[in-house]
Amino acid sequence: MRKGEETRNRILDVAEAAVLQKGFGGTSIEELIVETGITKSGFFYHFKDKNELAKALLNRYIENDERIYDEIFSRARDLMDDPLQSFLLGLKLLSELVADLPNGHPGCLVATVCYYERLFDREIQETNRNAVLAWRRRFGRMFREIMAVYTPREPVDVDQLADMVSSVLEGGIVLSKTLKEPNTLAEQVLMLRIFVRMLFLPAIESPLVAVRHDQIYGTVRSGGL
Amino acid sequence: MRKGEETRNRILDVAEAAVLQKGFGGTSIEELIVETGITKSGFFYHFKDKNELAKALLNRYIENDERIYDEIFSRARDLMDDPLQSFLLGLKLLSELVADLPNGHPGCLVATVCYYERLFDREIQETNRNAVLAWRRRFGRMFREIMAVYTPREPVDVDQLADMVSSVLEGGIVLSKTLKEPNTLAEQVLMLRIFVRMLFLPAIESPLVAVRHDQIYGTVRSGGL
DNA sequence: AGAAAACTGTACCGCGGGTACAGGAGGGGA
DNA sequence: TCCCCTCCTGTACCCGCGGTACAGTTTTCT
Repeated sequence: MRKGEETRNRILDVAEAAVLQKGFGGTSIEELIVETGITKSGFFYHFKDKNELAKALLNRYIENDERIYDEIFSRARDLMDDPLQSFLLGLKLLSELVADLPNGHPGCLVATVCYYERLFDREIQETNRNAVLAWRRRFGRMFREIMAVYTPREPVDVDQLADMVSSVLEGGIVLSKTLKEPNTLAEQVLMLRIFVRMLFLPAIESPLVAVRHDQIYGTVRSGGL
Repeated sequence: MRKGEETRNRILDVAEAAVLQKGFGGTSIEELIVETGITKSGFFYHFKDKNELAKALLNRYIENDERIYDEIFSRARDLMDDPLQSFLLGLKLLSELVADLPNGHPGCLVATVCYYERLFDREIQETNRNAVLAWRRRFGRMFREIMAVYTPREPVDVDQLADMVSSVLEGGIVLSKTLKEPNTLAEQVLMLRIFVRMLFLPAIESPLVAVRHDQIYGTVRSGGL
Protein backbone atom coordinates (compact mmCIF):
# COMPACT_ATOMS: atom_id res chain seq x y z
CA MET A 1 0.00 0.00 0.00
CA ARG A 2 2.71 2.44 0.98
CA LYS A 3 5.08 1.19 -1.68
CA GLY A 4 2.49 1.67 -4.38
CA GLU A 5 1.92 5.29 -3.46
CA GLU A 6 5.62 5.94 -3.62
CA THR A 7 6.04 4.47 -7.10
CA ARG A 8 2.96 6.30 -8.26
CA ASN A 9 4.39 9.59 -7.06
CA ARG A 10 7.72 8.88 -8.71
CA ILE A 11 5.93 8.36 -12.01
CA LEU A 12 4.01 11.59 -11.50
CA ASP A 13 7.21 13.49 -10.74
CA VAL A 14 8.88 12.29 -13.91
CA ALA A 15 5.72 12.82 -15.95
CA GLU A 16 5.18 16.35 -14.68
CA ALA A 17 8.64 17.49 -15.66
CA ALA A 18 8.35 15.85 -19.07
CA VAL A 19 4.87 17.19 -19.79
CA LEU A 20 5.83 20.73 -18.88
CA GLN A 21 8.68 20.56 -21.36
CA LYS A 22 7.04 18.71 -24.21
CA GLY A 23 3.31 18.74 -23.66
CA PHE A 24 1.16 15.66 -23.18
CA GLY A 25 1.27 14.62 -26.80
CA GLY A 26 5.02 14.97 -26.86
CA THR A 27 5.56 12.84 -23.77
CA SER A 28 5.73 9.09 -24.41
CA ILE A 29 4.85 6.52 -21.80
CA GLU A 30 7.99 4.72 -22.96
CA GLU A 31 10.29 7.46 -21.71
CA LEU A 32 8.40 7.71 -18.44
CA ILE A 33 8.89 4.04 -17.61
CA VAL A 34 12.56 4.20 -18.59
CA GLU A 35 13.25 7.18 -16.37
CA THR A 36 11.14 5.83 -13.52
CA GLY A 37 12.79 2.43 -13.78
CA ILE A 38 9.49 0.60 -13.98
CA THR A 39 8.00 -1.71 -16.61
CA LYS A 40 5.19 -0.91 -18.97
CA SER A 41 2.88 -3.27 -17.13
CA GLY A 42 3.84 -1.57 -13.90
CA PHE A 43 2.88 1.77 -15.36
CA PHE A 44 -0.51 0.57 -16.53
CA TYR A 45 -1.09 -0.96 -13.13
CA HIS A 46 -1.09 2.55 -11.68
CA PHE A 47 -2.74 4.44 -14.55
CA LYS A 48 -5.09 2.69 -16.89
CA ASP A 49 -4.31 5.12 -19.73
CA LYS A 50 -2.74 8.46 -20.55
CA ASN A 51 -5.92 10.33 -19.74
CA GLU A 52 -5.88 8.92 -16.21
CA LEU A 53 -2.26 9.98 -15.86
CA ALA A 54 -3.17 13.47 -16.97
CA LYS A 55 -6.00 13.58 -14.47
CA ALA A 56 -3.78 12.56 -11.57
CA LEU A 57 -1.06 14.92 -12.74
CA LEU A 58 -3.38 17.89 -12.96
CA ASN A 59 -5.07 17.23 -9.61
CA ARG A 60 -1.74 16.89 -7.84
CA TYR A 61 -0.44 20.04 -9.50
CA ILE A 62 -3.48 22.06 -8.53
CA GLU A 63 -3.39 20.85 -4.93
CA ASN A 64 0.26 21.76 -4.64
CA ASP A 65 -0.37 25.11 -6.26
CA GLU A 66 -3.14 25.90 -3.79
CA ARG A 67 -0.92 24.86 -0.90
CA ILE A 68 1.82 27.24 -2.00
CA TYR A 69 -0.59 30.17 -2.25
CA ASP A 70 -2.05 29.26 1.14
CA GLU A 71 1.37 29.28 2.73
CA ILE A 72 2.61 32.48 1.14
CA PHE A 73 -0.45 34.58 1.78
CA SER A 74 -1.10 33.27 5.26
CA ARG A 75 2.51 34.02 6.16
CA ALA A 76 2.05 37.50 4.72
CA ARG A 77 -1.13 37.82 6.72
CA ASP A 78 0.74 36.93 9.91
CA LEU A 79 3.30 39.64 9.29
CA MET A 80 0.95 42.39 8.20
CA ASP A 81 -2.41 43.15 9.67
CA ASP A 82 -3.60 45.48 6.95
CA PRO A 83 -5.16 43.48 4.09
CA LEU A 84 -3.54 45.61 1.40
CA GLN A 85 -0.11 45.55 2.94
CA SER A 86 -0.38 41.84 3.53
CA PHE A 87 -1.38 41.25 -0.10
CA LEU A 88 1.49 43.40 -1.34
CA LEU A 89 3.85 41.48 0.90
CA GLY A 90 2.41 38.24 -0.45
CA LEU A 91 3.20 39.33 -4.00
CA LYS A 92 6.71 40.22 -2.87
CA LEU A 93 7.17 36.79 -1.33
CA LEU A 94 5.75 35.18 -4.44
CA SER A 95 8.17 37.07 -6.66
CA GLU A 96 11.03 35.94 -4.46
CA LEU A 97 9.83 32.37 -4.56
CA VAL A 98 9.74 32.25 -8.36
CA ALA A 99 13.01 34.15 -8.58
CA ASP A 100 14.68 31.47 -6.49
CA LEU A 101 13.65 28.60 -8.76
CA PRO A 102 17.01 27.36 -10.05
CA ASN A 103 16.10 26.92 -13.73
CA GLY A 104 13.19 29.31 -13.80
CA HIS A 105 9.56 28.31 -13.50
CA PRO A 106 9.06 24.91 -15.15
CA GLY A 107 5.63 25.89 -16.49
CA CYS A 108 2.02 25.67 -15.45
CA LEU A 109 0.07 22.48 -16.04
CA VAL A 110 -3.17 24.42 -16.23
CA ALA A 111 -1.83 26.23 -19.28
CA THR A 112 -0.56 22.97 -20.75
CA VAL A 113 -3.99 21.40 -20.41
CA CYS A 114 -5.56 24.57 -21.81
CA TYR A 115 -3.50 24.21 -24.98
CA TYR A 116 -4.26 20.53 -25.28
CA GLU A 117 -7.91 20.54 -24.29
CA ARG A 118 -9.62 18.65 -27.09
CA LEU A 119 -7.75 15.42 -26.43
CA PHE A 120 -8.94 15.12 -22.85
CA ASP A 121 -12.35 14.26 -21.53
CA ARG A 122 -14.81 16.73 -20.02
CA GLU A 123 -13.72 15.89 -16.50
CA ILE A 124 -10.20 17.18 -17.00
CA GLN A 125 -11.44 20.31 -18.71
CA GLU A 126 -13.79 20.92 -15.81
CA THR A 127 -11.00 20.36 -13.29
CA ASN A 128 -8.91 22.88 -15.13
CA ARG A 129 -11.72 25.39 -15.30
CA ASN A 130 -12.34 24.98 -11.59
CA ALA A 131 -8.69 25.59 -10.83
CA VAL A 132 -8.85 28.95 -12.56
CA LEU A 133 -12.13 29.76 -10.84
CA ALA A 134 -10.50 28.90 -7.50
CA TRP A 135 -7.79 31.44 -8.22
CA ARG A 136 -10.47 33.98 -9.04
CA ARG A 137 -12.24 33.27 -5.75
CA ARG A 138 -8.99 33.30 -3.76
CA PHE A 139 -7.69 36.61 -5.06
CA GLY A 140 -11.20 38.01 -5.27
CA ARG A 141 -11.65 37.34 -1.56
CA MET A 142 -8.41 39.16 -0.81
CA PHE A 143 -9.34 42.14 -2.96
CA ARG A 144 -12.74 42.35 -1.30
CA GLU A 145 -11.03 42.54 2.07
CA ILE A 146 -8.81 45.26 0.73
CA MET A 147 -11.78 47.15 -0.68
CA ALA A 148 -13.49 47.05 2.68
CA VAL A 149 -10.71 49.36 3.83
CA TYR A 150 -9.43 51.11 0.72
CA THR A 151 -11.28 52.72 -2.13
CA PRO A 152 -9.69 51.98 -5.48
CA ARG A 153 -8.46 54.97 -7.42
CA GLU A 154 -10.33 53.70 -10.48
CA PRO A 155 -13.54 51.69 -10.55
CA VAL A 156 -12.66 48.06 -11.12
CA ASP A 157 -14.54 44.79 -11.09
CA VAL A 158 -13.24 42.55 -8.32
CA ASP A 159 -13.32 39.36 -10.38
CA GLN A 160 -11.51 40.98 -13.24
CA LEU A 161 -8.94 42.34 -10.84
CA ALA A 162 -8.51 38.87 -9.35
CA ASP A 163 -8.15 37.41 -12.84
CA MET A 164 -5.43 39.97 -13.49
CA VAL A 165 -3.28 38.16 -10.94
CA SER A 166 -3.76 34.86 -12.73
CA SER A 167 -3.20 36.47 -16.12
CA VAL A 168 0.09 38.04 -15.15
CA LEU A 169 1.28 34.79 -13.58
CA GLU A 170 0.31 32.65 -16.56
CA GLY A 171 1.59 35.19 -19.05
CA GLY A 172 4.76 35.77 -17.07
CA ILE A 173 5.48 32.05 -17.12
CA VAL A 174 5.04 31.92 -20.90
CA LEU A 175 7.35 34.90 -21.36
CA SER A 176 9.93 33.61 -18.93
CA LYS A 177 10.03 30.18 -20.53
CA THR A 178 10.05 31.45 -24.09
CA LEU A 179 12.71 34.08 -23.49
CA LYS A 180 14.70 31.72 -21.28
CA GLU A 181 14.93 34.60 -18.83
CA PRO A 182 14.09 33.12 -15.42
CA ASN A 183 13.76 36.50 -13.72
CA THR A 184 11.13 37.84 -16.12
CA LEU A 185 8.36 36.09 -14.21
CA ALA A 186 9.47 37.61 -10.90
CA GLU A 187 9.64 41.04 -12.54
CA GLN A 188 6.12 40.66 -13.86
CA VAL A 189 4.83 39.77 -10.42
CA LEU A 190 6.44 42.94 -9.11
CA MET A 191 4.84 44.94 -11.90
CA LEU A 192 1.51 43.54 -10.83
CA ARG A 193 2.37 44.60 -7.30
CA ILE A 194 2.94 48.13 -8.52
CA PHE A 195 -0.45 48.02 -10.20
CA VAL A 196 -2.21 46.91 -7.04
CA ARG A 197 -0.36 49.38 -4.85
CA MET A 198 -1.08 52.20 -7.24
CA LEU A 199 -4.73 51.23 -7.42
CA PHE A 200 -5.25 51.39 -3.67
CA LEU A 201 -2.58 53.73 -2.35
CA PRO A 202 -2.42 57.41 -3.19
CA ALA A 203 1.34 57.57 -3.67
CA ILE A 204 4.59 55.82 -4.01
CA GLU A 205 6.21 55.04 -0.67
CA SER A 206 4.04 53.98 2.25
CA PRO A 207 0.53 54.33 3.64
CA LEU A 208 1.84 57.32 5.62
CA VAL A 209 2.32 59.36 2.52
CA ALA A 210 -0.68 61.62 2.81
CA VAL A 211 1.44 64.58 3.83
CA ARG A 212 3.42 64.40 0.63
CA HIS A 213 0.67 64.54 -1.95
CA ASP A 214 1.55 67.97 -3.21
CA GLN A 215 5.15 67.10 -3.67
CA ILE A 216 4.36 63.91 -5.56
CA TYR A 217 1.72 65.44 -7.71
CA GLY A 218 4.00 68.36 -8.32
CA THR A 219 6.51 65.95 -9.78
CA VAL A 220 3.99 64.24 -11.97
CA ARG A 221 2.51 67.46 -13.21
CA SER A 222 5.87 68.93 -14.07
CA GLY A 223 6.47 65.77 -16.06
CA GLY A 224 4.18 66.84 -18.83
CA LEU A 225 0.65 67.50 -17.74
CA MET B 1 3.30 27.73 -58.63
CA ARG B 2 0.29 29.75 -57.51
CA LYS B 3 -1.76 26.65 -56.88
CA GLY B 4 0.95 25.28 -54.64
CA GLU B 5 0.89 28.33 -52.42
CA GLU B 6 -2.85 28.06 -52.08
CA THR B 7 -2.79 24.41 -51.04
CA ARG B 8 0.05 25.13 -48.65
CA ASN B 9 -1.96 27.87 -47.03
CA ARG B 10 -5.00 25.64 -46.77
CA ILE B 11 -2.90 23.06 -44.95
CA LEU B 12 -1.56 25.77 -42.66
CA ASP B 13 -5.08 27.02 -41.92
CA VAL B 14 -6.27 23.57 -40.95
CA ALA B 15 -3.09 22.85 -39.01
CA GLU B 16 -3.22 26.12 -37.07
CA ALA B 17 -6.75 25.52 -35.84
CA ALA B 18 -5.92 21.93 -34.88
CA VAL B 19 -2.66 22.79 -33.16
CA LEU B 20 -4.23 25.54 -31.09
CA GLN B 21 -6.84 23.07 -29.88
CA LYS B 22 -4.70 20.00 -29.35
CA GLY B 23 -1.08 21.04 -29.40
CA PHE B 24 1.50 19.85 -31.91
CA GLY B 25 1.84 16.40 -30.38
CA GLY B 26 -1.91 15.97 -30.37
CA THR B 27 -2.33 16.92 -34.01
CA SER B 28 -1.82 14.07 -36.47
CA ILE B 29 -0.75 14.59 -40.06
CA GLU B 30 -3.44 12.07 -40.91
CA GLU B 31 -6.25 14.33 -39.77
CA LEU B 32 -4.73 17.32 -41.54
CA ILE B 33 -4.69 15.57 -44.91
CA VAL B 34 -8.23 14.32 -44.42
CA GLU B 35 -9.56 17.77 -43.60
CA THR B 36 -7.53 19.47 -46.30
CA GLY B 37 -8.59 16.87 -48.86
CA ILE B 38 -5.04 16.11 -49.89
CA THR B 39 -3.00 12.90 -49.88
CA LYS B 40 -0.17 12.05 -47.56
CA SER B 41 2.31 12.35 -50.42
CA GLY B 42 0.86 15.75 -51.23
CA PHE B 43 1.40 16.85 -47.67
CA PHE B 44 5.02 15.76 -47.61
CA TYR B 45 5.55 17.49 -50.93
CA HIS B 46 4.88 20.79 -49.14
CA PHE B 47 6.45 20.01 -45.75
CA LYS B 48 9.22 17.51 -45.41
CA ASP B 49 8.30 16.76 -41.79
CA LYS B 50 6.29 17.97 -38.83
CA ASN B 51 9.05 20.25 -37.67
CA GLU B 52 8.97 22.08 -41.00
CA LEU B 53 5.21 22.43 -40.70
CA ALA B 54 5.63 23.90 -37.23
CA LYS B 55 8.22 26.34 -38.54
CA ALA B 56 5.96 27.57 -41.33
CA LEU B 57 2.99 27.71 -38.97
CA LEU B 58 4.83 29.75 -36.38
CA ASN B 59 6.33 32.18 -38.90
CA ARG B 60 2.99 32.79 -40.54
CA TYR B 61 1.32 33.28 -37.16
CA ILE B 62 3.92 35.78 -36.01
CA GLU B 63 3.76 37.76 -39.23
CA ASN B 64 0.00 37.97 -38.99
CA ASP B 65 0.20 38.92 -35.33
CA GLU B 66 2.62 41.75 -36.09
CA ARG B 67 0.40 42.95 -38.91
CA ILE B 68 -2.60 43.16 -36.58
CA TYR B 69 -0.68 45.18 -34.00
CA ASP B 70 0.67 47.43 -36.77
CA GLU B 71 -2.82 48.11 -38.00
CA ILE B 72 -4.42 48.70 -34.63
CA PHE B 73 -1.80 50.98 -33.20
CA SER B 74 -1.21 52.93 -36.38
CA ARG B 75 -4.93 53.52 -36.63
CA ALA B 76 -4.93 54.66 -33.01
CA ARG B 77 -1.99 56.91 -33.82
CA ASP B 78 -3.92 58.50 -36.66
CA LEU B 79 -6.83 59.31 -34.38
CA MET B 80 -4.87 60.54 -31.37
CA ASP B 81 -1.80 62.68 -31.50
CA ASP B 82 -0.77 62.24 -27.89
CA PRO B 83 1.29 59.03 -27.49
CA LEU B 84 -0.43 58.04 -24.25
CA GLN B 85 -3.94 58.66 -25.54
CA SER B 86 -3.11 56.84 -28.73
CA PHE B 87 -1.78 53.85 -26.80
CA LEU B 88 -4.85 53.79 -24.57
CA LEU B 89 -7.04 53.93 -27.65
CA GLY B 90 -5.01 51.11 -29.17
CA LEU B 91 -5.71 48.94 -26.13
CA LYS B 92 -9.39 49.81 -26.43
CA LEU B 93 -9.40 48.80 -30.09
CA LEU B 94 -7.52 45.63 -29.22
CA SER B 95 -10.03 44.72 -26.55
CA GLU B 96 -12.85 45.27 -29.02
CA LEU B 97 -11.10 43.16 -31.60
CA VAL B 98 -10.70 40.17 -29.27
CA ALA B 99 -14.21 40.67 -27.90
CA ASP B 100 -15.57 40.35 -31.44
CA LEU B 101 -13.94 36.98 -32.11
CA PRO B 102 -16.98 34.70 -32.49
CA ASN B 103 -15.73 31.74 -30.43
CA GLY B 104 -13.22 33.62 -28.32
CA HIS B 105 -9.52 33.80 -29.01
CA PRO B 106 -8.37 30.50 -30.51
CA GLY B 107 -5.06 30.61 -28.67
CA CYS B 108 -1.53 31.83 -29.23
CA LEU B 109 0.93 29.70 -31.16
CA VAL B 110 3.83 31.29 -29.31
CA ALA B 111 2.46 29.85 -26.07
CA THR B 112 1.83 26.49 -27.72
CA VAL B 113 5.43 26.32 -28.89
CA CYS B 114 6.58 27.47 -25.45
CA TYR B 115 4.84 24.50 -23.87
CA TYR B 116 6.20 22.09 -26.45
CA GLU B 117 9.73 23.42 -26.80
CA ARG B 118 11.92 20.37 -26.32
CA LEU B 119 10.55 18.58 -29.37
CA PHE B 120 11.50 21.32 -31.79
CA ASP B 121 14.90 22.36 -33.04
CA ARG B 122 16.81 25.43 -31.94
CA GLU B 123 15.60 27.43 -34.91
CA ILE B 124 11.96 27.30 -33.84
CA GLN B 125 12.80 28.12 -30.26
CA GLU B 126 14.82 31.11 -31.48
CA THR B 127 11.97 32.25 -33.72
CA ASN B 128 9.63 32.07 -30.77
CA ARG B 129 12.02 33.96 -28.53
CA ASN B 130 12.42 36.64 -31.18
CA ALA B 131 8.68 37.02 -31.45
CA VAL B 132 8.44 37.82 -27.75
CA LEU B 133 11.42 40.15 -28.00
CA ALA B 134 9.70 41.90 -30.91
CA TRP B 135 6.69 42.51 -28.69
CA ARG B 136 8.99 43.89 -26.03
CA ARG B 137 10.58 46.25 -28.54
CA ARG B 138 7.23 47.28 -30.01
CA PHE B 139 5.53 48.14 -26.75
CA GLY B 140 8.79 49.40 -25.28
CA ARG B 141 9.07 51.90 -28.14
CA MET B 142 5.54 53.09 -27.44
CA PHE B 143 6.15 53.45 -23.71
CA ARG B 144 9.33 55.39 -24.37
CA GLU B 145 7.37 57.82 -26.50
CA ILE B 146 4.85 58.14 -23.70
CA MET B 147 7.58 58.70 -21.15
CA ALA B 148 9.04 61.49 -23.23
CA VAL B 149 5.86 63.37 -22.39
CA TYR B 150 4.56 61.85 -19.15
CA THR B 151 6.36 60.93 -15.96
CA PRO B 152 5.14 57.66 -14.52
CA ARG B 153 3.62 57.84 -11.08
CA GLU B 154 5.89 55.01 -9.97
CA PRO B 155 9.36 54.21 -11.24
CA VAL B 156 9.10 51.37 -13.74
CA ASP B 157 11.46 49.67 -16.13
CA VAL B 158 10.31 50.20 -19.71
CA ASP B 159 11.04 46.65 -20.84
CA GLN B 160 9.21 45.18 -17.89
CA LEU B 161 6.29 47.47 -18.58
CA ALA B 162 6.31 46.38 -22.22
CA ASP B 163 6.44 42.74 -21.13
CA MET B 164 3.40 43.41 -18.97
CA VAL B 165 1.37 43.91 -22.13
CA SER B 166 2.50 40.56 -23.50
CA SER B 167 1.94 38.88 -20.13
CA VAL B 168 -1.61 40.07 -19.80
CA LEU B 169 -2.40 39.07 -23.36
CA GLU B 170 -0.87 35.59 -23.05
CA GLY B 171 -2.35 35.07 -19.61
CA GLY B 172 -5.70 36.46 -20.66
CA ILE B 173 -5.82 34.00 -23.53
CA VAL B 174 -5.10 31.08 -21.19
CA LEU B 175 -7.80 32.23 -18.78
CA SER B 176 -10.32 32.89 -21.52
CA LYS B 177 -9.75 29.51 -23.14
CA THR B 178 -9.72 27.57 -19.89
CA LEU B 179 -12.79 29.25 -18.47
CA LYS B 180 -14.54 29.15 -21.83
CA GLU B 181 -15.41 32.79 -21.19
CA PRO B 182 -14.62 34.61 -24.44
CA ASN B 183 -14.92 38.07 -22.89
CA THR B 184 -12.38 37.49 -20.14
CA LEU B 185 -9.51 38.29 -22.50
CA ALA B 186 -11.09 41.60 -23.52
CA GLU B 187 -11.67 42.45 -19.86
CA GLN B 188 -8.05 41.76 -19.03
CA VAL B 189 -6.90 44.04 -21.82
CA LEU B 190 -9.08 46.77 -20.35
CA MET B 191 -7.60 46.11 -16.90
CA LEU B 192 -4.18 46.59 -18.43
CA ARG B 193 -5.47 49.81 -19.92
CA ILE B 194 -6.47 50.99 -16.47
CA PHE B 195 -2.99 50.17 -15.24
CA VAL B 196 -1.31 52.18 -17.98
CA ARG B 197 -3.69 55.10 -17.59
CA MET B 198 -3.23 55.14 -13.85
CA LEU B 199 0.52 54.95 -14.22
CA PHE B 200 0.75 58.01 -16.43
CA LEU B 201 -2.33 60.05 -15.61
CA PRO B 202 -2.96 61.57 -12.20
CA ALA B 203 -6.63 60.75 -11.93
CA ILE B 204 -9.58 58.97 -13.29
CA GLU B 205 -11.27 60.94 -16.02
CA SER B 206 -9.03 63.05 -18.20
CA PRO B 207 -5.64 64.78 -18.18
CA LEU B 208 -7.47 67.88 -16.90
CA VAL B 209 -8.19 66.38 -13.53
CA ALA B 210 -5.54 68.15 -11.49
CA VAL B 211 -8.18 70.30 -9.82
CA ARG B 212 -9.80 67.29 -8.21
CA HIS B 213 -6.86 65.78 -6.35
CA ASP B 214 -8.15 66.73 -2.95
CA GLN B 215 -11.51 65.27 -3.55
CA ILE B 216 -10.09 61.99 -4.83
CA TYR B 217 -7.56 61.71 -2.06
CA GLY B 218 -10.21 62.62 0.42
CA THR B 219 -12.19 59.62 -0.66
CA VAL B 220 -9.24 57.29 -0.41
CA ARG B 221 -8.20 58.58 2.96
CA SER B 222 -11.63 58.24 4.45
CA GLY B 223 -11.54 54.70 3.16
CA GLY B 224 -9.00 53.66 5.71
CA LEU B 225 -5.76 55.59 5.65
C1' DA C 1 4.93 21.37 -76.91
C1' DG C 2 7.71 20.70 -73.13
C1' DA C 3 9.31 21.33 -68.69
C1' DA C 4 8.54 22.10 -64.24
C1' DA C 5 5.29 22.07 -60.44
C1' DA C 6 1.93 19.85 -57.95
C1' DC C 7 0.33 16.34 -56.88
C1' DT C 8 -1.62 10.71 -56.39
C1' DG C 9 -0.89 5.71 -55.20
C1' DT C 10 1.30 2.05 -53.12
C1' DA C 11 4.11 -0.23 -50.21
C1' DC C 12 6.71 -0.38 -46.35
C1' DC C 13 9.22 0.62 -41.64
C1' DG C 14 9.53 1.57 -36.69
C1' DC C 15 7.77 3.64 -32.62
C1' DG C 16 4.45 4.45 -29.29
C1' DG C 17 -0.15 3.77 -27.03
C1' DG C 18 -2.79 0.32 -25.49
C1' DT C 19 -4.64 -4.60 -24.41
C1' DA C 20 -4.44 -9.17 -22.56
C1' DC C 21 -2.80 -12.31 -19.48
C1' DA C 22 0.08 -15.21 -16.82
C1' DG C 23 2.89 -15.26 -13.20
C1' DG C 24 5.98 -13.86 -9.23
C1' DA C 25 7.75 -11.41 -4.93
C1' DG C 26 6.68 -9.79 -0.51
C1' DG C 27 4.20 -8.35 3.43
C1' DG C 28 0.05 -8.75 6.73
C1' DG C 29 -3.60 -10.98 8.80
C1' DA C 30 -6.22 -15.45 10.15
C1' DT D 1 1.91 -21.56 8.49
C1' DC D 2 -0.82 -20.49 4.82
C1' DC D 3 -3.19 -17.56 2.03
C1' DC D 4 -4.44 -13.39 0.05
C1' DC D 5 -3.72 -8.95 -1.55
C1' DT D 6 -0.84 -5.44 -3.32
C1' DC D 7 2.54 -4.47 -6.48
C1' DC D 8 4.66 -5.42 -9.70
C1' DT D 9 7.50 -8.23 -14.21
C1' DG D 10 7.48 -10.56 -18.84
C1' DT D 11 5.71 -11.66 -23.17
C1' DA D 12 3.12 -11.20 -26.99
C1' DC D 13 0.37 -8.77 -29.89
C1' DC D 14 -2.64 -4.93 -32.40
C1' DC D 15 -3.09 -0.57 -34.53
C1' DG D 16 -2.47 4.29 -35.62
C1' DC D 17 0.81 7.50 -36.86
C1' DG D 18 5.18 9.72 -38.49
C1' DG D 19 8.11 9.13 -42.00
C1' DT D 20 10.52 7.18 -46.37
C1' DA D 21 10.83 5.75 -51.07
C1' DC D 22 9.62 6.09 -55.46
C1' DA D 23 7.01 5.57 -59.61
C1' DG D 24 3.49 7.62 -62.11
C1' DT D 25 0.03 11.31 -63.33
C1' DT D 26 -2.15 15.69 -63.86
C1' DT D 27 -1.91 20.65 -63.93
C1' DT D 28 0.15 24.92 -64.92
C1' DC D 29 3.42 28.12 -66.69
C1' DT D 30 6.33 29.45 -70.48
